[in-house]
Amino acid sequence: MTLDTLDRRILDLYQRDTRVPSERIGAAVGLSAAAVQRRLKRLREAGVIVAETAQLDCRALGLGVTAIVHVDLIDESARAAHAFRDRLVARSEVQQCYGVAGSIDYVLVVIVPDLAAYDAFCADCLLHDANVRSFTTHVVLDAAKRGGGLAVPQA
Amino acid sequence: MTLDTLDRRILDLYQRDTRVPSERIGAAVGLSAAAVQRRLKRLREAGVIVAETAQLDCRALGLGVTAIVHVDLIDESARAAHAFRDRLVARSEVQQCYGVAGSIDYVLVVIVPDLAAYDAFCADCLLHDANVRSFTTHVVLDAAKRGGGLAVPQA
DNA sequence: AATGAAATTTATGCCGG
DNA sequence: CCGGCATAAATTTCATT
Repeated sequence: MTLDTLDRRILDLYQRDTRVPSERIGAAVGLSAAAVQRRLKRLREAGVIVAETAQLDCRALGLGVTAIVHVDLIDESARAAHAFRDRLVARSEVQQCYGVAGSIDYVLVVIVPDLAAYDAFCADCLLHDANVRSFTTHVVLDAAKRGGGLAVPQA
Repeated sequence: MTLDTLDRRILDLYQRDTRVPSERIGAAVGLSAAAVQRRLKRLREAGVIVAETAQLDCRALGLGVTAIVHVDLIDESARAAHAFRDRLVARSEVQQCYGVAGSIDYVLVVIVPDLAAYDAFCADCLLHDANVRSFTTHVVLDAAKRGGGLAVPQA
């Protein structure tokens, strides 16, 4: 799918706040509300818009601990790595999961109520896994930016 | 602010897809559509719902490179760390920024069109900064989960 | 504090250009 | 592919319990 400049400008506005009316977006980009909606629909169907979600305040929900976890695997073959990944992605505590190049194999963002829950998560998913060589935990002290929008290239 | 079981169940549904009608949420939790909306409004005003955003497909936008960057600072004092953090958070390439405990000081998720843009970002924000002792880049090969919802505790 | 209905706003579908 | 209008749906407000 090809995105024109209008699509990009719409996305740039829309991604930050999905509640802004199409009419306002249209006014900003020089299009009618109907045209904006047509494009948003197309962008959803094409998978450019992956999801429309709400970002919640972890603290208010009693999710007091965020940890960034580095995992080093023993067997890094595709089969073994995918098995590991699929198990982690299925866990609700794992908010993000990235397979990376370099000295480590996976980076996770884990969000849990407290350290006891984090401990339980590690026991379940990491300590218990024969393919995990080692892992390192970095407890987040200051979540300065949790899910900023993307820098939509206007080119 | 205090969240009851109904609030938590509403949030659990709503955070994954903000486009599901309040009537359907109400049917799921045993409330009228109006009651669901009143609660959502309260949750927004209280800051429990931080933002309502769209998740976009990086590839489709031409954002082909995601990197996880570890930064080690020289001066970790609050003043110096905040200065560093504030500068980074203001950059649109920095999608996430966490101050962490442990052997490193900050973890960033940086999303850019290509490696040239990543190089430019590093030059601007990291190499150029006298307070950055060192940094390590982990290029993401497989973004298995980019922004999963939270595991809303139903307690 | 929730419900139901009315009023407003927002989104969707269709048609002519 | 756009704009405008008609229709439908969703959200907000208000009165009531």
